[in-house]
Amino acid sequence: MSQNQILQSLIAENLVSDPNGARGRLLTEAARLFREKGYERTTVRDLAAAVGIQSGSLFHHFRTKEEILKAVMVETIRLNTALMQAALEAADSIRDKLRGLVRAELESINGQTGEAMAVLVFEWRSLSAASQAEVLELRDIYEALWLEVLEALKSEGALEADPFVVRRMLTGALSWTVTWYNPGRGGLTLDGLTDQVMAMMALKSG
Amino acid sequence: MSQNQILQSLIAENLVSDPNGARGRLLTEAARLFREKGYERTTVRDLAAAVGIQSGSLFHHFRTKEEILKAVMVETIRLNTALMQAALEAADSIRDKLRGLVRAELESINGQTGEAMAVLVFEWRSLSAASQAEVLELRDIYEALWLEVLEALKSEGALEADPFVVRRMLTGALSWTVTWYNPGRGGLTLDGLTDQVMAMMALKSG
Amino acid sequence: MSQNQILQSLIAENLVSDPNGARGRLLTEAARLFREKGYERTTVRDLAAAVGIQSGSLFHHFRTKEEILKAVMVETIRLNTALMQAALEAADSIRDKLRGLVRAELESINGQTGEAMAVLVFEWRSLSAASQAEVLELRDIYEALWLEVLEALKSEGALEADPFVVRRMLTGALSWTVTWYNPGRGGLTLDGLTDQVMAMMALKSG
Amino acid sequence: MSQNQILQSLIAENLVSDPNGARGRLLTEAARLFREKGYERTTVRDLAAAVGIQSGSLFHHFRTKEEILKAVMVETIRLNTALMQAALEAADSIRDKLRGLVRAELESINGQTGEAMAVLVFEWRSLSAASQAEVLELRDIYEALWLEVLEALKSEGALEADPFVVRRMLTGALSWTVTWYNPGRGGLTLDGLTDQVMAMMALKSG
DNA sequence: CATGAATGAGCATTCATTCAT
DNA sequence: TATGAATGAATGCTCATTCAT
Repeated sequence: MSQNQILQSLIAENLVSDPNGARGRLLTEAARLFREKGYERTTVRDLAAAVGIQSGSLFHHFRTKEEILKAVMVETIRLNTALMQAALEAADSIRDKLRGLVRAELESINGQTGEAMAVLVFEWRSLSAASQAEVLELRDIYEALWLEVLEALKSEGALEADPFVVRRMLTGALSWTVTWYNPGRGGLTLDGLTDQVMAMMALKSG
Repeated sequence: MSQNQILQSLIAENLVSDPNGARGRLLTEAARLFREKGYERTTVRDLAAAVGIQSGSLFHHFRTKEEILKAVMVETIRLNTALMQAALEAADSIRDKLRGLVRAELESINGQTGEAMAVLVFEWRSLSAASQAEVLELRDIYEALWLEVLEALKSEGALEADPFVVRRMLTGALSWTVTWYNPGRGGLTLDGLTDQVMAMMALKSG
Repeated sequence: MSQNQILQSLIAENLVSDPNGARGRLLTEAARLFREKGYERTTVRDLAAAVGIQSGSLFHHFRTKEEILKAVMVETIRLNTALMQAALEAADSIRDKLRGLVRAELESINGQTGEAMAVLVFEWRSLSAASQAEVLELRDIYEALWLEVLEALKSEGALEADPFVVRRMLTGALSWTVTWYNPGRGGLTLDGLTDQVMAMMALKSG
Repeated sequence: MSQNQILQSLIAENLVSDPNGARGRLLTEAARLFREKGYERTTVRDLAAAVGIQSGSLFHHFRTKEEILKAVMVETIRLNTALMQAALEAADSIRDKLRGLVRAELESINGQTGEAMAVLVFEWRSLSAASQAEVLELRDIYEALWLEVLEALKSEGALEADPFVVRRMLTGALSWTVTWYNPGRGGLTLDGLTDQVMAMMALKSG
């Protein structure tokens, strides 16, 4: 299944919003603004203006501003979990599965959903405790995919460090690329960056 | 020189505030609150209450709330730069120098200055452009220490990946420990965590 | 055209606010309060209370408190310029034109717009430099009406002193009436006061 | 008696402060600042800085900020009353007495005490009701000098208008010179300006 | 007398949210 | 659904005044 097919099926199941619909466009703009200015510094007027409506009208789509933040996070995790699962299915060896996960996470961070992923990291504290719990449940599914692969790798003897620790190191390292990696400029492609990560871990896919 | 001696000499040079003085105590509490609630959600009334003064009195020490954020960042970088330089001087081999830097950064992130380090990462956008420029100058000095060591390591053939990319990966990975590593609980000590990082890079100090 | 017709046409052209509308009522109350207590001592809460809304709601009509001050001044000058032009058109001789101007200015100072005129004089320094420049442009039009008449009077030989100086003396003398003249009490009507001014200048209209 | 002799005798009687003493210098600076920025916009820190002390130290000289405003006004009226009396004594004819008063008031407004005189007019509302009453008593003495002369002039037939009204017109006209008259620039001297005022009233001193 | 840190009430302004139209 | 005026609590900041040193 292509990335687009995955997106379409999630839309069909009503798990993520159609990016062309009113709700989807708002979430896209919200991710952009939350990342650019931060959740607190983004006003509902900013959000409304970004999609060409009045601020009062926002509240027909979302009950509160925080609900918008939660929706950005939830839909992003849902989409990326599905993309990761597809990446795993497409790979044969364990090393290739790890490479697939790294590649998919780098793409989620630096591609279309990059802004939403950055929001997930940097605006976490702006989410109420109740919403955090909801989002964490979804995150657990996502994280389980990583741990399975890393544990298999350790069993194979290809990984020396603790899988749990490695995953957390990778989370930090990969998230951080958003602050410096620019897919447009410079010679480094996403595949090249993936190679660097594997090399750093002495895990060249060969 | 011990860590405490380094701190004392920075205080003497007026480069960081005495943690026992009024200003220093405010910065400590500010770092804690900014990390806990975020800069925007922390009010000047919160800050004042945390050190037992009235909100108006804050403005005898700092002209604006943002100046407090800047001071938290500036003093933290100054202190950690000095600690890194000491760690480098204490190490002999290049591998040990890298280990020293990793160890020092993990300590800065998970020890006394941990809250301030987290603020440096997570509240960066709340700093005005002018203040960002000032802080970036100090960051450059700090980062240069890392790049020198990583480049030396690459010359030695002990490092395959690009030093610049590796430093950025490490920045993300080490910063992220603040979200999951707990020096008190669990069996993992800071030295153990340092070992894990070195192992992940296939760089055991031996 | 009656005074009321002039006002109506300015409202229609959107040059002054309808005194019965929300904005107009606020400006009327603002003029009263600014004159009574001064601009600085008048809080936005005072202004809001005077028209029966909450202080936050003020900022739907005006972006800043200063914008209210500017609007009071601008609308007053616009109205009085129009009234002066009408007074000039209604008079035949040059002496009668001067009498018309004096009468109109006394009326603007001691009548309906009296409070706003006093604000124009006494709160001038509270206006930002940028707003002052805007208001001064309008004032120039207004002042040109006076100078034309005074210069014509000098050409006729009916005025000995310098028109420019005379206008400034009159500005001060007439503005000052607001501090002592009370149209209700005492026998002095506005026409009587106008006579006194003309008499003082040895310019009886006969 | 020269102007300076009058000042010296007032200082000796403790009715005005020595301009070279600490209190006198503060009042001079206060008059300047109050006129420049307005009473409300002038902070006690501004006042203290202007005379090179700390803001807390001001309160050893004056109990409140308002007391400074009152002192500026009171001392100015005292001085100018004395100067007016001297001007009256020096003149022979009633016309010359009026000329003396006009000349003296123009000098008070545009000379050394100009700033304080402007404060008297433009900051009146910032004075508490209690202080206003005190200052008004002094003003009455001052105003009585004018009314005597104007009434004598009317008895002589040299003045047609009501003395009370004329005095008020003159108050406004002369006060207003502070906004436009510049003794340094332009050809108009204070004597020339006095002539203009007398001419405007058809009261040339001859 | 002078200092300067501290006070605490007050200020203009912001902003998520509501609701009559 | 959409509007936009209104709300009202909250915010960062100011400033005259106090007082221990």
